[in-house]
Amino acid sequence: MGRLQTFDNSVVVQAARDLFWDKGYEAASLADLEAATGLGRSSLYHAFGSKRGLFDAAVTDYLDTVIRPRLAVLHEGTTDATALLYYFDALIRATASLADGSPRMGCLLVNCAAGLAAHDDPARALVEGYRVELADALRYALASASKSEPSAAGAGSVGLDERVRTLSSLSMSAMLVARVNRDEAIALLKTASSQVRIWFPGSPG
Amino acid sequence: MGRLQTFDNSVVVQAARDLFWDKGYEAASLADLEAATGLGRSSLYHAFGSKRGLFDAAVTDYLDTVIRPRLAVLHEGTTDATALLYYFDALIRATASLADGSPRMGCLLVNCAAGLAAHDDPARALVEGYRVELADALRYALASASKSEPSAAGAGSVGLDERVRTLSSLSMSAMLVARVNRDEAIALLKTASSQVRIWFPGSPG
DNA sequence: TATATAGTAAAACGATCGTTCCAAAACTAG
DNA sequence: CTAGTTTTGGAACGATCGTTTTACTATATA
Repeated sequence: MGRLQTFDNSVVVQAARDLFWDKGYEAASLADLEAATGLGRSSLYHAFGSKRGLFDAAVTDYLDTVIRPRLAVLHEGTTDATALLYYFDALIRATASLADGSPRMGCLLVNCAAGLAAHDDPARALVEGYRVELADALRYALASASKSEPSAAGAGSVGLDERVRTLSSLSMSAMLVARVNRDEAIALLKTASSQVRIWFPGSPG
Repeated sequence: MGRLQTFDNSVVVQAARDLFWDKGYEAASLADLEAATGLGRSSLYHAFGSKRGLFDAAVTDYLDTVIRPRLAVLHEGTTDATALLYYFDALIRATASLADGSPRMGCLLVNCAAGLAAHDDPARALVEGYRVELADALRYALASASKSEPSAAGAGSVGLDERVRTLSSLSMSAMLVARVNRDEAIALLKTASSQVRIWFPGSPG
């Protein structure tokens, strides 16, 4: 063994993650990454192999520390719409409380969908995986809430898959719009919330 | 007077537009633009001043030849939901009929929202303008359809603004998802269509 | 303490970026 | 046909890109 690393990997990855989140993969230069992490490129390349390697680590961290904790509440086994309402409320509060020029506006992977994923297959798979994970979590929570309110599935009303798509859509477009008009992003999330309350009128709040 | 331009400006702009549409502003290089338009960079700079100038011309063309013709059907004064259904059907057919690697997948401005618009104020204004134009057109068509079906505005149902946001959201996220999963993008648009039919059960089709 | 090993700093690399410049070619107007 | 003006081809510019190399420092092991 020789000299030991003087920095904490996860701290560096999170600094890089916020930079990618803010500027996107291509626009975040090595010089930017050096400044954001406080490391020289020697250290970055030694630890992560390439810019793409660092980006992959950043995305993994993003999923583990940002996305999945959010989606976890949808899997808590409530039999009403509480979980759904809680999910959108958390998203609203997160969006509303962010400083105006915060790097953490919107969603790292939504930004990827329009950028990298256009011509990079691994990135496309990443984004599609995220989309499926979001849809599955919403579907689970919607199905759970429907059990206690079977009337909601009656004729003339919208089906489960379409509810999933409506809420997925509102979530994703809110993340997209957040970079351009924060108030409208919040309004989109509130629309999701009130749609849930209309589908499940017996729900609290 | 001296030598005359040998190329048609609008043909060149549309070639550039498709390239920007496909790869985004930053990833489309001058070399790419030369190849796509068939012009040397002298001619491009002489005619458009800069890469950004060419991009602005491309966006203007995009709005005039792609977006506004689509939105126009929403302003045709029907008193039922026909216009809305026609709008989403056209979007579905356009998305479904595109070749697999077509450069015209998704929406040029939706891609901008996640890329350029993050830190470029003029681009942000462009994207926000597009969003407002889409929302206004949907609002007009929804209000028109509601006149012949006032029951749709009854208590316990979703309000006009929330309907606008739901349909805007499905449109935008379909354009976003189109670059990653075309079938799901179509499913999102079909969800919009069937949501319209549920809100306005008296509509044809 | 000597040695092997691993981390760090800084410079340099070739490639590519958007832009500019210059001169030759092409055409209109007189 | 000439003079004058504009377009075009192509080389060159400086800046910046991600990556690699080189040399040096620090430290765990023996």
